[in-house]
Amino acid sequence: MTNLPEEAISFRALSDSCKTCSLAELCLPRGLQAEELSSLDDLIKDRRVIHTGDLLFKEDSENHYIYAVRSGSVKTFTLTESGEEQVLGFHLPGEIIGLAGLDQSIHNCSCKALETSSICELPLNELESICMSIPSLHKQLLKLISREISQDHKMLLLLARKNSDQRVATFLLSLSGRFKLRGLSSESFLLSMSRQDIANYLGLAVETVSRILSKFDEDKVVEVTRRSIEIKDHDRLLEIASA
Amino acid sequence: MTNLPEEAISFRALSDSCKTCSLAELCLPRGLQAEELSSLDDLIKDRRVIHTGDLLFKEDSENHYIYAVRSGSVKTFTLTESGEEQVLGFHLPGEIIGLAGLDQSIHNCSCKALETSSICELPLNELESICMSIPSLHKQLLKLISREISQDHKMLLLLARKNSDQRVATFLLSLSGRFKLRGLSSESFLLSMSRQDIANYLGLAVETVSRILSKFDEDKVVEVTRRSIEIKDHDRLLEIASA
DNA sequence: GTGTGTAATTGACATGGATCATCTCGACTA
DNA sequence: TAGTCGAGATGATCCATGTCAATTACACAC
Repeated sequence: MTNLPEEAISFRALSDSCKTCSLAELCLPRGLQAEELSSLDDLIKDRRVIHTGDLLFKEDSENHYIYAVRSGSVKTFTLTESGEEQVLGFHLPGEIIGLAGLDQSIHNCSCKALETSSICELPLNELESICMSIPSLHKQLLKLISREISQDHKMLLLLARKNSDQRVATFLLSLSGRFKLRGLSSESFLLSMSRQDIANYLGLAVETVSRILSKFDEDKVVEVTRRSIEIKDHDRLLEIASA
Repeated sequence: MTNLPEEAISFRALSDSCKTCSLAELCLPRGLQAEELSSLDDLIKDRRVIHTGDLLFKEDSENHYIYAVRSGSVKTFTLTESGEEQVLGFHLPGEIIGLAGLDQSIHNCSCKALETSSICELPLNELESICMSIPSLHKQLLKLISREISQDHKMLLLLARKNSDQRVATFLLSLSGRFKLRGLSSESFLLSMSRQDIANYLGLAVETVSRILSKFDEDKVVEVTRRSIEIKDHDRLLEIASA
């Protein structure tokens, strides 16, 4: 169930708060040694709670932190020339936001809470100095960035080549996989984002998303009740996503 | 014309080869001091010439370098589940490839020459040790990565929200701007990539790209003669791209 | 010069999604 | 219990773009 590498460090060295923080469990610490981790733990002292619709940070504002979703969920987005929102991604517990801004410049997107969420903040200047003393942390950060870019590439592929059925199926599978990683149910979960956000993210009209979810429901592939999702036929969903 | 910041270092400290290398002029050195640059220059000793259709590197292969296009041009791409190509980007002289792989893992895309091209290779392990001694280089790399991610986000926006006219106009303007940055003509240039590649990159059918270029030509916005492009009405093109 | 192959263009037609309009449902309020 | 409001679902229609087919233009070989 948990996905930690065999050389995973012991978490006893961590403070209680960090023990339960999904960031500590799933993200940065992989491959780090226990004593390195405790200095990381010292670093992550700022935690914030934000509510539905609150901005965590705003595009073009100065960037002083890296953020980790502790609980809840957020979306990142930019604005088009005409001021409409373009959703760039959704972030679930254990996922990190702001890696693109590791150079301490300005945020290249905005971030808004989809529900009440708890967020860990890592001050960039301190992170930098810790990286000096913990080379593996530095490499870990690069790996996370690398993964983020790969993720964007998958999204480019989705938008450039997939039809609407494939897009929605891929989206549901992505959520499913990420919940599974966190030890949560991969077959039954709640969507924290509106149909509007999903449609925007997938480059579709809201009506199209709605219709496709209804169709999946009729076809007994996914049971959809408002924002509750239950994947009934995982294999079929995989077929739809790639076929 | 040239776009260097005022604090730009002198290039006299550089070897001849690096002086003429667009990488040295436009990419890494910004913000570096002259003496730091000469150690960077020592690093970039490997240069390769590749010909149309040659692979520079292959997805999933091990990643030992960062690459800079010295002359010519390349495309990066991944394969879909069904084995079709998805073009992720085109890279012109002075542009860097492989930043996503700074963690020395495996390539997350393939890279192929669109014409005979000269490529500088920077060994990652050596780059890493130089970064230790030159903090500003490290920051510069992070900035380049950050820019790459922003670029991907622009592309997501294009694919999710723009119609075919806007996509093609945006594409031409992007090339134009990048040529200008390099001191080349921004209004008159040759396309090194096929219509097929453009269409694939923009998420359109080849026929659509062809028709739109013909329309731009008829409307006297851009003069198109096979692969030669001459922008006649830059402002109009800007309008089309964003309208 | 002539032939051959590939890239690009152009036309005719089909269709997947967008758009517009209306209706339903559930949450919240009073 | 009714009333209001916003999210979501559903139906009817339209159109931008994809698909298929045919033609043209150029590059290269002989």
